[in-house]
Amino acid sequence: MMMRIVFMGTGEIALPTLRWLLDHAPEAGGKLVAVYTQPDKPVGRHQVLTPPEIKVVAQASGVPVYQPERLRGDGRALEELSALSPDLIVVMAYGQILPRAVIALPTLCCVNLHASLLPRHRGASPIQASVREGDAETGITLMHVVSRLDAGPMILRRALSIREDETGGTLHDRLADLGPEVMEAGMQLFSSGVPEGEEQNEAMATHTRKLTREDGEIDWSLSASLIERLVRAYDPWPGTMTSLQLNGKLLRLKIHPSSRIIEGAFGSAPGTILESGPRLVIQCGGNALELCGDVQIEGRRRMTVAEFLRGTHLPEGLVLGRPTASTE
RNA sequence: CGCGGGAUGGAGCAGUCUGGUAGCUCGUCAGGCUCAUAACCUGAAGGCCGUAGGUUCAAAUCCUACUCCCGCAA
Repeated sequence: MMMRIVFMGTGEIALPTLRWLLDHAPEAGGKLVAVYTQPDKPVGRHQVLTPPEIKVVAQASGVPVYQPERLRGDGRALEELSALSPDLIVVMAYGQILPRAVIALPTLCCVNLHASLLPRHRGASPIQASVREGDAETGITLMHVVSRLDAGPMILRRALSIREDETGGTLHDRLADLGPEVMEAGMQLFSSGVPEGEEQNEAMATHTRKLTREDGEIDWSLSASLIERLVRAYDPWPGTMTSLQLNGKLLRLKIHPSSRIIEGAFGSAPGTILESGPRLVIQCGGNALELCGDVQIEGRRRMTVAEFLRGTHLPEGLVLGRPTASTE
């Protein structure tokens, strides 16, 4: 008797796991009967209605796709899901909080793959958080879904060490590739019933909220080491940026990895440009930071610091950041 | 048609409002200086100013359309 599996996911991090289920679920005693993903959304510069990649992949394999706006409180959507009579629901980066009725629906269980080593970094941005906090390692946790977010008993975990030059993007991809391994190990357990999970240590739990563009605004009064990690953690999303007062215009400047900490007390106001050629060095709250990666002024192409400085004369002593923080 | 910025020698930019020798910082090439150098000095090459029309005695500059790039927004 094949386990009937329903997969719920939206984020690209779920793609390898979805592909594994499409290709290997039968060998593991299961059958993917449906995929749930968020509705198509207008995306990009022209606001073109675009389906999540998850949907495209699922449909290409002939698996039915469901895209309810909100599962919570939508009676018809719940009936639809119920009619699929799932034995197992697998959730990964779906983007919706599941109502109790859904959690209780499968005959076996409802599980979630989360991109951290729980109970650390529960919530919406665990990958960025682990780089930002300077964690030595992170991973994927497979756990039971409970009504409290990411708080369910843990079934199994796989760890990855975080590299020196890790960015949110590279870590995202490495964690995504870890998904199938976790899924495969999980399927082994499910084949012999509902695996018992290890309760999370609530005292150790930390939470990460969904990030917005504003989170990428650099506060130059923070330490150089924290800003260095922020630049890596928030690449490519939400990105890090600062403001630049130049020729009477306030410009946005995006900062891409990487950067290097310059030790020493320079004593200038945070955000002050200490050197603007050939290096670009900015005063932080403690120490200073040399920007080594690409930068991008609004409306312009992304370019190296050297290219940027050639065309834009940046006076040393100029202070980056919101003009409200003026020290004059 | 969601809002906005941009396209100028190989790179990054100024010049566009107020039409009238194509400019800056680099790079490249040649020569010089130096024990030496990504340093410095001298010189040179390299541009149908995104494309197509229009206005004008005259268009990088004004008008129209189009193409491509980017920021916001998601």
